[in-house]
Amino acid sequence: MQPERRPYIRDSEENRREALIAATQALVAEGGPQAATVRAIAARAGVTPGLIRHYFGSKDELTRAAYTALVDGMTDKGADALAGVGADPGERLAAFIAASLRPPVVDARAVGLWAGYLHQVQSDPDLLAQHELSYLRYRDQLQELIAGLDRGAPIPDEQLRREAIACNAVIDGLWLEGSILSHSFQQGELVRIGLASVGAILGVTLTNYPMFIPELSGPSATILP
Amino acid sequence: MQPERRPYIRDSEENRREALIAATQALVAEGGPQAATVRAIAARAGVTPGLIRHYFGSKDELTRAAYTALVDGMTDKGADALAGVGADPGERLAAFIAASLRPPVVDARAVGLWAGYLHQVQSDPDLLAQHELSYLRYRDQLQELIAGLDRGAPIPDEQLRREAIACNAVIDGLWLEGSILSHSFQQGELVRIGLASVGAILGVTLTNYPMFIPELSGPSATILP
DNA sequence: ATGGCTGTTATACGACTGCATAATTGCCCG
DNA sequence: CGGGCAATTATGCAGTCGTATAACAGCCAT
Repeated sequence: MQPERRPYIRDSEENRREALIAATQALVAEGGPQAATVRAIAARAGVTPGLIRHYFGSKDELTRAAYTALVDGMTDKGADALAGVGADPGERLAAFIAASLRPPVVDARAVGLWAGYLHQVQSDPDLLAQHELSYLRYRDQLQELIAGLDRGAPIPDEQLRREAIACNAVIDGLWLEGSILSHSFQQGELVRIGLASVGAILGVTLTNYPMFIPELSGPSATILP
Repeated sequence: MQPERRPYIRDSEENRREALIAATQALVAEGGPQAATVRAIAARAGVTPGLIRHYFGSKDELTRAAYTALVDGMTDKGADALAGVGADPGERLAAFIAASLRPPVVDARAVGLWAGYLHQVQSDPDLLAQHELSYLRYRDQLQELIAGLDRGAPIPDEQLRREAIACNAVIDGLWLEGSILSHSFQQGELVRIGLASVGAILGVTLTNYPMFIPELSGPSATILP
């Protein structure tokens, strides 16, 4: 009675790559880079370790692909938040901020994933360039929304840049601690503080869009697999 | 010609523990948790791996000690920033913020160290409690400084809490991106933006304390070993 | 000076890591 | 319905991980 060879079904290259990337992200998010071993990744993706080499050549390349997928996904979600809202500049800015300050963006696993990649980002010039691109893209979206506001006098570009940096920082900071210490903040508190702070920095009122206070609905989805 | 046994000198328990903790932090900061192996730690501390077990029982315990030392050190530096300044509330707040937004606090290795520990913090309730304590201590310092400002009408406690959360978030966010993408910001830009933003959130002026704009001095020290 | 305590080093072990290569088998095409 | 290619699995290997234990040696007490 020899141990039987594991049965399997063939799948498309796209599916396999996606499954491996998703498994990698999930493991890094939960246990850090050291938890994302080739064996653990393969097990979660439902395959054997050899496939990683087959589709990505090396674990390192899979890691890079997973990071690329991460930053691309984060960019998309910003645009998604603007899809359903109207044309009022203040409302659009408020929607953008609110989307960044509640689940699934605010999520302990998302921060874990981000932190897990930090060292690789710092040591790999290629990944660092991707990070910078992603950061600037997000900030530029923010700056464009800010520029669209009606604030009487026209705003110089240099001031717009500083405002975007500041607003981005508020959102980042709230996202960070809100994700790690989620129990320390009440429902909707992050969104309310974020809208009030950005409004104060820009000299406008953003808190009169009550539709952005999160409703007490059921558990939300996560952006992570 | 047998390989000779390595010569050594005895040292105090305190020195050895400090050296091992410093080596651990340096390695985590530079290469993440996976770089902090017992052999690498011992090599950097100038001893052999056995000493880790001798002084800390296990690598895990050393890791915890290193994290404790980190958060304790970060708490202290906040108070240090307030040591040299006068009694003017606005000046004290500005000094506190400025100290958090320039080296040695703003430093790629510091962020790396912080991120390297994130997963252990999330999975270890003991470390999570330490993180929360440290975060709240910093935020309470901030809130106290804010409460000390002279802003006409008295401020309700609940509003003070929200203001402290928001100001803390700005500082965190600027610290984060300023450390990772230091080349994207000009000298003193972070401090200037931080002071302006916090001032806007609180409705006061903090940018008229020019002594907090970093002078163009030589390379600064780091908080890391 | 010299025993002896203990701080320190040396060595060994099992588990796990990423990777390379060989062996299989599911499935498309004829 | 069966040949054959490629997707997938299985196996093996050298290196490194953390830890346990034994051997050594620096330094204090006498």
